[in-house]
Amino acid sequence: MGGAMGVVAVDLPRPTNAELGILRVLWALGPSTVRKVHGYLQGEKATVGYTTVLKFLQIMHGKGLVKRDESERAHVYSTQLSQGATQRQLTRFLVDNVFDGSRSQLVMQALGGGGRASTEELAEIRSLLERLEEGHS
Amino acid sequence: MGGAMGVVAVDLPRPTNAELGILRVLWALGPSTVRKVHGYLQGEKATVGYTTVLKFLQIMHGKGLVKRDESERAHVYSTQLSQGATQRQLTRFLVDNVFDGSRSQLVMQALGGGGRASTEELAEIRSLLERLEEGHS
DNA sequence: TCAAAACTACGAAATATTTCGTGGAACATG
DNA sequence: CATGTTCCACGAAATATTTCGTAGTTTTGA
Repeated sequence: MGGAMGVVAVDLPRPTNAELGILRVLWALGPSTVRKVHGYLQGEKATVGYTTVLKFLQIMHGKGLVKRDESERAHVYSTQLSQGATQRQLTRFLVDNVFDGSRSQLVMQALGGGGRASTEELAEIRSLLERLEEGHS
Repeated sequence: MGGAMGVVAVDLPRPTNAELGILRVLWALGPSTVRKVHGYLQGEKATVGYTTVLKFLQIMHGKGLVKRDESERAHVYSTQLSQGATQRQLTRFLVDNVFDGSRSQLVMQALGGGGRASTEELAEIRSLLERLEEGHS
């Protein structure tokens, strides 16, 4: 069987773990060849084969997660969605499915949760908060 | 092949989509029998078979995601991790893998992102922010 | 009492994910 | 030009996910 439905409502299919790993590199490097992506991954912790990265990029291209420029022999891949768009999508997913739809719960988790917020971050957040509050008088 | 490594660094294995769907119900209802969980799911959008829910709970029990009380014929399942703990875990995952490790980016996304924040939420957030700022003077 | 209903355990099928290895074409260069 | 290097396309294997159906065992209730 293995239907397409799903117990959790999901609008856009979330990128998988490995796909996120590739997207991260593409966001960091911008449009890149397979070799570039592979090289970047080497510098980190993961040990992944060249063809593994190639295959992922091909699959992701098939899924529409990345575009590619085939004008040169070494194809150049780039993300279809910006990092911001993906952040929006996944933040929404988290809010909807783990925080009972409460945005502020997520914010409070991110603000207070375990991690100590730096003074600069607090200032940054406050200024954003002020700005948001303005449109709410 | 299909190793356990992974291109993305993941400490705890994230619950899958369907698993999240079950956990949500368990968080909402508290300790429940399979039938309770199944019934709750019916009331929503999903159409899932009884044995599907049963199987999930069994698998999740095997993975240690849920505990179960077998003292009665109808086993009673409950989450191993609280909703809060899961929120913490997944928020961290999101921050680490999609927000370049920036907590405040996530907060700003959640605050400003597309969604209109209600006045009450803003007030709630502000008060939390104040409290956090106190410990930072 | 004895069939219908409720439960659990298993097995298994359809996909999806993750990872490479091979093979063949294109290219660089000694 | 011979040959090693670089690239892409495929195929395929090992798992993981998602969904049920069947079987066999209690319980319930007319």
